[in-house]
Amino acid sequence: MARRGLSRAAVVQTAARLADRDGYDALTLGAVAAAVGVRPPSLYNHVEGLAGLRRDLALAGLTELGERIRDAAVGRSGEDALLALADAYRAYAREHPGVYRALQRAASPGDDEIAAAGARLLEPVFAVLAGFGLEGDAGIHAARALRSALHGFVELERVGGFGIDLDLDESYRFLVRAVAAGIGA
Amino acid sequence: MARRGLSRAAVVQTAARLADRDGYDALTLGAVAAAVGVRPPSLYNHVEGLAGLRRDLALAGLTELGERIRDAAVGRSGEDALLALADAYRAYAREHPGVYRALQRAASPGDDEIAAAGARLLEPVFAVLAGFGLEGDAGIHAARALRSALHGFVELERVGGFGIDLDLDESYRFLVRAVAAGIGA
DNA sequence: GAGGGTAAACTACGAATGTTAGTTTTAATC
DNA sequence: GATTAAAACTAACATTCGTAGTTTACCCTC
Repeated sequence: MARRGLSRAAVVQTAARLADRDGYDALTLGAVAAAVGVRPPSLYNHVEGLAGLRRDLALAGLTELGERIRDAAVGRSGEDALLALADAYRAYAREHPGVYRALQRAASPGDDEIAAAGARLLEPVFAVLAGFGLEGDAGIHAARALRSALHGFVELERVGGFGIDLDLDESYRFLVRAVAAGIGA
Repeated sequence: MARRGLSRAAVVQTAARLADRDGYDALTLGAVAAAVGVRPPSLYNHVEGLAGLRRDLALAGLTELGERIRDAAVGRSGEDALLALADAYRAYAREHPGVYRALQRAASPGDDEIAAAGARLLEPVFAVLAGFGLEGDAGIHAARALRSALHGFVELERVGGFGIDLDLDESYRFLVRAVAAGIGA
């Protein structure tokens, strides 16, 4: 009955907290509604159903991850920049496993906001790679390689895919250094 | 009423077909039951609910992917073996997107069958890396790096994460060559 | 060949979730 | 103070997973 002063941002923020805490798969409208003190149908006044909430979560995550990466890369270059960028990427995924999973969804064709956030995220990456002399198609191939490596590691770490008991920080550094050396050659 | 002569293998095979065709998220007991000509509760005679079906699907996928990788690596070494192994990995993921996603689930602690299938899959990988002089901890770091790179690329390709229109086969070869060069250095 | 046991199917039901429809209440505006 | 729009509500429905209890078909033994 009473207006709760709810907003889309508040709903998405709560959803992010729940997804990070309980897992992306456990993100339900019922759980979000209970967390913000409202009945599930009321959420439809702010987000477009569960699908819309997931999309909004992806956008928020893409934006924040992009800011983190930009901050990490600023003022650095070469392997130094690559390592800082990679650390920022992995740190975000570890802090926000639920949101990280949300932002991995395919960009719906025609969703300009998502596309723009993705493009902004790539800017500092291309800038760092240009420092390696990689531009044009080579820059794109290199960006794809770097993104694949970082995403693959982070994803496998997230699902517990690394069974053997050997320091993961070292493995990550090994991976990033190998990619840095490989794309330079 | 009448016995359909159903078996676990038949149920899992049908589930694999549906998951590859309609997506892993669309895999429901109702859909599988309809495909094999049975009511949903009857599936419980063969698999342990949806969770059990997913686990069985993961095991089947792990086993088949392991065989593909072993076949690809046999008789090769060095970068040649690495490229063949990588191609087999990506080919399987493209042919069986639903099963590939199923086998990505975290290995439940105590599930020896899953653990064994995972270990078998790693054997040829370690063998190839040993050819690079990478053994012990270095071999593990390298295996993690390789797996991260392949999984990351394949996963991003699967969800349509590569937006730019530039040949993906070339990007994949670039990635594998970069990792091969990087872990050798 | 008859009878019993087991496997495998069924119907019926309940719980969780997402969603829509229609209603009511609050708050802002004229 | 009356009107209107936003935002909440209740009620209801569809889908899906899962369980309980029942029935039927096949196989093995006697």
